[in-house]
Amino acid sequence: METCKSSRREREKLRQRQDVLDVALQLFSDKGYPNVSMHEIAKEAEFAIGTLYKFFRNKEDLYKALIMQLSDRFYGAITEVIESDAPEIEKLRTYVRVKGELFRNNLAAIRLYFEETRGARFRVLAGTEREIRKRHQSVLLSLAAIFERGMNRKRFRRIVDPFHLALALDSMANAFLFHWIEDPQGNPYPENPDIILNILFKGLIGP
Amino acid sequence: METCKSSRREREKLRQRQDVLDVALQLFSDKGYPNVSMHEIAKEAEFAIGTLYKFFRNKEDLYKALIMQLSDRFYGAITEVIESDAPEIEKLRTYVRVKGELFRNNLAAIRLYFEETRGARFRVLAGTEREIRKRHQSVLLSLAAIFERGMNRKRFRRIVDPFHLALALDSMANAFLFHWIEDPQGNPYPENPDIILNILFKGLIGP
Amino acid sequence: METCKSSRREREKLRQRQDVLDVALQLFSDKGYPNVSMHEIAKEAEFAIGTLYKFFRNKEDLYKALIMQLSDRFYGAITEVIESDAPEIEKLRTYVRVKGELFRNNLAAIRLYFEETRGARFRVLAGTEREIRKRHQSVLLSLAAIFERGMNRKRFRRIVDPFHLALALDSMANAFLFHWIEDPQGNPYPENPDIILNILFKGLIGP
Amino acid sequence: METCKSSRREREKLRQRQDVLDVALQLFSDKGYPNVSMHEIAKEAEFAIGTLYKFFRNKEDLYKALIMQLSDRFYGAITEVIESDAPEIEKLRTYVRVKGELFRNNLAAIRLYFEETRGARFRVLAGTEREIRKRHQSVLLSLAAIFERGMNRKRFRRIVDPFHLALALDSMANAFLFHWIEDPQGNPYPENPDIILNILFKGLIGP
DNA sequence: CATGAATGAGTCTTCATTCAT
DNA sequence: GATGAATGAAGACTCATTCAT
Repeated sequence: METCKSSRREREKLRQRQDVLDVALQLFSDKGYPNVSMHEIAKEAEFAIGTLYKFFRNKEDLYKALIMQLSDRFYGAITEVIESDAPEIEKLRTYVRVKGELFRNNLAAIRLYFEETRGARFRVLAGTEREIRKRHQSVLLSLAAIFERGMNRKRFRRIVDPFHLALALDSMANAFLFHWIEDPQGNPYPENPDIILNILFKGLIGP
Repeated sequence: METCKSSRREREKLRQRQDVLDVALQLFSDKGYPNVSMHEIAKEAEFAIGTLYKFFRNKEDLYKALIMQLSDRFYGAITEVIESDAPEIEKLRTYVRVKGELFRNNLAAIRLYFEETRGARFRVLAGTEREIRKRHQSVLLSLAAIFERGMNRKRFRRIVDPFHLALALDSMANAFLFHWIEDPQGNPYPENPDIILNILFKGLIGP
Repeated sequence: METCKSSRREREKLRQRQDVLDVALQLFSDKGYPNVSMHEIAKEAEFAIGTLYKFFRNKEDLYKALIMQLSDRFYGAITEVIESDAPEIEKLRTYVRVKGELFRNNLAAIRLYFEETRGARFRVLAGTEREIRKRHQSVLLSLAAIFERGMNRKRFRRIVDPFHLALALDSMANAFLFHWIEDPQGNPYPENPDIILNILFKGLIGP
Repeated sequence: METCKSSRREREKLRQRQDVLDVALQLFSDKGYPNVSMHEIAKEAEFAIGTLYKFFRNKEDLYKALIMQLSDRFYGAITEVIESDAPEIEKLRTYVRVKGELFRNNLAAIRLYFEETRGARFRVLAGTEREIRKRHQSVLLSLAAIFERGMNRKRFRRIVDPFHLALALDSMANAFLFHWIEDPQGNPYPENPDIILNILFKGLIGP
């Protein structure tokens, strides 16, 4: 009974913490980290300001927790794809498709996440930033390994450095997705991952 | 004489304004927009705080002016390349090379610029943002036109939508350059633009 | 049986209340009243925060109770000495000795007590302060009476107003003790009460 | 002219700073350091809150500056007396009289000062506290030297350790003055310094 | 009856902006 | 026209206290 009670409490607390994170995600994504006050988050999440500080030591902490949670989610989904034992081409196709789905289903999160990843959020993310870069690097290396294996198995022509291919694939996927966000009609990416892969797979010049 | 005097005044004033912008660029890039105070800019630029407000209506205004000036510089250089009448392949190669040079020679500006362009500095840039996106879109369209013409002239195989190729080229250039910033040894891009073009030009699969 | 049970409860409750006071004394003395939170006291005393508010209406109340308890203890010990029927000189000597022992054995309490008595802890002690001053005054009057009686019995020369002597003795004892706290080597007071009495008893000038 | 202007500015600023210190002294003395907000000081001194932070880096800084200023004033006046070349007895008499005048003319300051000196103001005064104790110790040593010299010159009987006499004199003066503050009628000290000296000078027992 | 999660008033502090000199 | 002292709104965070469980 004790356990049950404490467990319910625990679950309840986690749920509330998540509520705060959800609200914070939306606000940070809409208005930017410095333009959102703790009071605003508290009000929107329907908690007293003091309660926020039960969940997170300070504003920065809340932000870091949010970013790391998003990173966990994205990195987890991507890693799952990459580590499957599908054939190389299939893996790449799935990678692009899953990435597209992540974008479509987590728009606010994506905006915030890339603001953090690309545009240096200064002083806010010491520590977290390193971890995120490490994960991104690890994804790139995994992609490079896929290309490498594909080359070894004569599935791909060994034309370019595999790591460069990884970098190219990743950046193209991002760019197509950002473009799709701005102009969903003009860019059918998330529906059709092959658009991106075609660019990589078929050479432009001859034969 | 009046004109001459006022003109000298005018020039003087513009020079001072530019001094402020230069200082602001460095500070914003180093510490991030919200972490730089108007006092800090004034002190670093050796102006009285009040004088800053003669040049710019407020902090946001100064920021927008800075971003637009950077955009002018980059957009100008890129446009020049694109609108030359060199052969298509040469144009693309020059585009990639010039972009690389812009990165190498304007690191602070680039960091700030991309923080703004990608990681949306929210609410800060209403208005300016639209103009910048328009310019970016225009560059993409020009690139697409180059691909299109190249296809018409049978220089390129008509495999992918030209606009998608433009998007791909642009994003790959950015990604390689960012990667080069983080790890200058591991990525020879700005020295050798062909790395990027190769990915696009030679197909991976196929004879 | 009811009485017995309720009495046990009562005793238990008093013991717990005392536990809280003991913890509070240590914390207040170590860190100062405003730097100790009710949560800290509760945690240290191993009670729920709500339970504290069963014992004391609020933080100020707890503080007042603590100060009054210390006052009771000190005042009680001092009064006992003063009201004994020893000879005057012996009484004064015992007074000084007992005061020294109180200091030595209740350092934390003494620090807190004097912070309150001398350096007025403003607004915190309305009401309590009056009572404490009354007690202090009463001790001074008793000491004065001892001097007075000593004079009547020709044990002391009637040179100075007895109340002034009381004031002098009390303040000297305090000063020597505070000095001893700061520099236990340089001041042998608590070991040797006569140091203080000598100053009072033997004149510097003459006969 | 430049110099004149800047000097006037300088003087003006110092006067304003002093205004703030005066207001702060009164408020801190009346209500205690933690019970006075920066807003309250600002309002009372008729400055905007931001202006306070031009004069003092933070609340603690303002407090330290205040305490040190008081210390300077008191310590200066006392030192002047002690270092004069009057006869020993005269010096001691002047010391007691000047101390009395300081109390009478600086009641608020005295309350605050002793709150700081005696009742440990925790964490607020790191650094400043050491300096103040040093000064107090130096005064005691000077007084002890006066007693010592008086003994050498056979003005005083060598009955007690001179430093102990210094401690005694200082503490008695404080005690009489505090008593006078509480009950100005019952204690004529500041009018008649000899009351205190008599206790020290004429032995109670003897001749 | 004990508990401790939740509350929110109140604190210190920063900094964009103004305006008298 | 330049200056920089003065302003005060707004934000992060603490902690005494309450009350539903």
